Amino acid sequence: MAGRGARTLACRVGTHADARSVSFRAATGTERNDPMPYPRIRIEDAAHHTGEPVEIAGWLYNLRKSGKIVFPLLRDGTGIMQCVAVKANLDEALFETLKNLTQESALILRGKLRAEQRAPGGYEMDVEGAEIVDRVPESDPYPITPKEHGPDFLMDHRHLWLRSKRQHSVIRVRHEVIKAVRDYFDSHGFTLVDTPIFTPAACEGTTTLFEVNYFDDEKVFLTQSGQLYNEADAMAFGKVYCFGPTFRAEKSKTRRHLTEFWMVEPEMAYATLDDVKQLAEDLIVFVVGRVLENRRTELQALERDISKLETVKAPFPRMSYDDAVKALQARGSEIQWGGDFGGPDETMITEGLDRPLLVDRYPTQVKAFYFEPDPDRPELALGVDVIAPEGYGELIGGGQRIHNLNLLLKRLEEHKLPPEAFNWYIDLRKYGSVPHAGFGMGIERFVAWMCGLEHIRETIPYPRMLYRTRP
RNA sequence: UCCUCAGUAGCUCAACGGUAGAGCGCGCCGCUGUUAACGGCGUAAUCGUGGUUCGAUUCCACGCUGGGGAGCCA
Repeated sequence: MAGRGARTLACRVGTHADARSVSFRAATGTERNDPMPYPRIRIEDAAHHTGEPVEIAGWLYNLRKSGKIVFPLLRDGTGIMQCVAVKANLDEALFETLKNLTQESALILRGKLRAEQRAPGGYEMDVEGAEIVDRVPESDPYPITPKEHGPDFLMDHRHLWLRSKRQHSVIRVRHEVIKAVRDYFDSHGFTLVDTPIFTPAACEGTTTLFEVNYFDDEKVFLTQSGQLYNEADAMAFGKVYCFGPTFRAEKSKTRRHLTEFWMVEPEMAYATLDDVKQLAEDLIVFVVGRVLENRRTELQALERDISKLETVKAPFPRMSYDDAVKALQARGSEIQWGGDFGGPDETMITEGLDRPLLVDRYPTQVKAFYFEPDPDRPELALGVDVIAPEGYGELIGGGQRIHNLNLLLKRLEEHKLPPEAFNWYIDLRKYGSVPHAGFGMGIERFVAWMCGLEHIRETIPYPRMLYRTRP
């Protein structure tokens, strides 16, 4: 066990030059005294090392062979490198070892890099040496073959599926989206103030919550939104955001739902609905731009139609709820004024659009208790939804919050919410209350839209859904 | 919770109520430029419980497991 752990560690630290000889010994189990003729590189940096002898540590993605020449495809987490091993140039034992490698075996290959048009990534390594770190046995081969598999099988093997090119690309896009979101807020005067995951009561009353035993007698719930805390934090810091996991115990069973997902929620003091609309548009344009700038390779691997993202520029079209209902009815929807949009409605309303749509001023009855009413038409809430094009649905939901004490108390009563549970929230309306606004953006839906995925389950490393909590 | 579709080899799929097939994987062999390489040979299977029938992978009922959708939402 100790030896195995050491090996793993050695591979991880192997990119540091000083750790080279240590990692080499650890990886091979043999002593070597020669200096380091093959510095280790990452495949994504191959272009900077053409003509140089290098070493790549990774896993066997696939192996093609033809008699006295074999093509191991080596995967290192940053890309895939086609390598070439020619029998005449290698000692026989090594050639035989390479020829009989099994899929996903861990190995280190050494040789010279060369630009090569025939190779998938544009570069190729002429193999001069190899170290097998861990060979997968034929008796228990790697289950995910380069052919087709069904969703159930793949989800059962999610821990291995992440190694495949497609999943790898999706997760890297996810990383880019998250980083871009954080960069945006960090550079626009927002302070990160995270909100609790264990919460004493429902934030919004209606939605189903996951209940957790909290020591002996107390029940707590997993958060479904950080918003109420965000409002307190905005009064302390001006502009804040929280970013964390969110839990919904709804038995939703669609391609747009997870029971555990990640949400970013900004909140601003001294802000109105218009400020939030502006912020939402700015944020989306920025994040899409970052993905296009830094993750083009991944989008191409996913066969995403990039032109559909390149049109995402300000300004976004805007529409009132009133007009949206009329437009939907004109297109044949069953929707009545006063109802919320269904999935098909969201798709229909954005049809023909090349960027997201902002719909604002919804009927109060379909929105949560904390929405500020429109001063001109009190039956409307100052809320806004941002709906993605191409049928990806609601990306953002938010709006302006009630800042008047008496109105808030009235709404709590109307929604049959116990005021004592909201004492701290009510305090915010007593001590320097100001107009404030914010929204929540679902990261997975955003990533699904970026990647052009059918189902949201591929956008999170380990999805939690109605019928799936493993692996 | 409701509607709908599907469960056959390790994987992806075939098979009129009448002898369960193929591709991939895996094993052996061949091949010095392969691109989910290719060619040859071999390996391995009907979700569960009842029912209809001379005979059920096929038809029926229930159960289990999953896919898609509705409601709700991000």
